[in-house]
Amino acid sequence: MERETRQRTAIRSVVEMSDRPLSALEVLAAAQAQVAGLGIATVYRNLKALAESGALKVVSLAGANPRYESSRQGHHHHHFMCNACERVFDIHSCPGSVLDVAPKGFTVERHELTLYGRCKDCPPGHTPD
Amino acid sequence: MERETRQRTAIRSVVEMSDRPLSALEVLAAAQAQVAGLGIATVYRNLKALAESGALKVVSLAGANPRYESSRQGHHHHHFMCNACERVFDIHSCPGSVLDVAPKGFTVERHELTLYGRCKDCPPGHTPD
DNA sequence: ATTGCTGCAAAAAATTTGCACGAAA
DNA sequence: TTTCGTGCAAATTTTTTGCAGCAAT
Repeated sequence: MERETRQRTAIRSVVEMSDRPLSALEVLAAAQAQVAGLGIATVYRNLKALAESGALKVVSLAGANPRYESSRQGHHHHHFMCNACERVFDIHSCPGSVLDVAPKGFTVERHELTLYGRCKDCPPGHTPD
Repeated sequence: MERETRQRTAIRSVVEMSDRPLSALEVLAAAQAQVAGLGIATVYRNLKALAESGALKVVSLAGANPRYESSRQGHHHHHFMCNACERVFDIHSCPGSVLDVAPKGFTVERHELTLYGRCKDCPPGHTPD
């Protein structure tokens, strides 16, 4: 990752500017506003490279595609996914050590907590299939 | 799901007999011991049908393919995935209500907690890429 | 004998990779 | 000018679906 291309700059800024973790397709859509013709492969390549460089973090979720967020969201936190609009939001609280209770003989290295429900923009109702 | 076929019986029993949630491929491998020539499509079709009938439950995990477990594992619980052998185990404890803390305006319908680390059979060491 | 179920192969969906060309440095 | 990075298309991976034949009832 040596050159500062227009597409890389766009992709990085989209993630940095967002107030919530974005999926690859969300990044593509937003970045295309700055770089017309941007391809999805370039988005994936850069998201991976930026993640490896530490510039951003991969948010893996149970039952959903990964999202990407600025690594400036430094502290430990978890996520909320809306069952209606599929958007993911940060939750800036963590129950903490209570979570690391595993059976004897098991070593816990990290944990992921995902809440599912309705975000503030989506009225309650049935969950789309 | 009206007929009791050999493949359906095998798939159901493999999941019922297991002491931990299994992936589709783990189910395929185990069920092929009983039904040679069993196809992966049949495994997926039956896992889905059995899940819809309530006979088994889908365990979705952050950063891993879904696993399937007997719905007789009735009570609320969470999971542990080994970073070395990729096997998933049940954790029969849940921090509970502490987890349902979401931002104002958000409604939590359920949550998923996944612990990652080393299971009792895998010696500590580097995580395979 | 019906027709649901299965195996196989093709289709989908998400992500990765090969390649020739364009653009940073 | 050099060669990294991009766009496009083809390849992967995981799961789903179409179809003709087989088997459960």
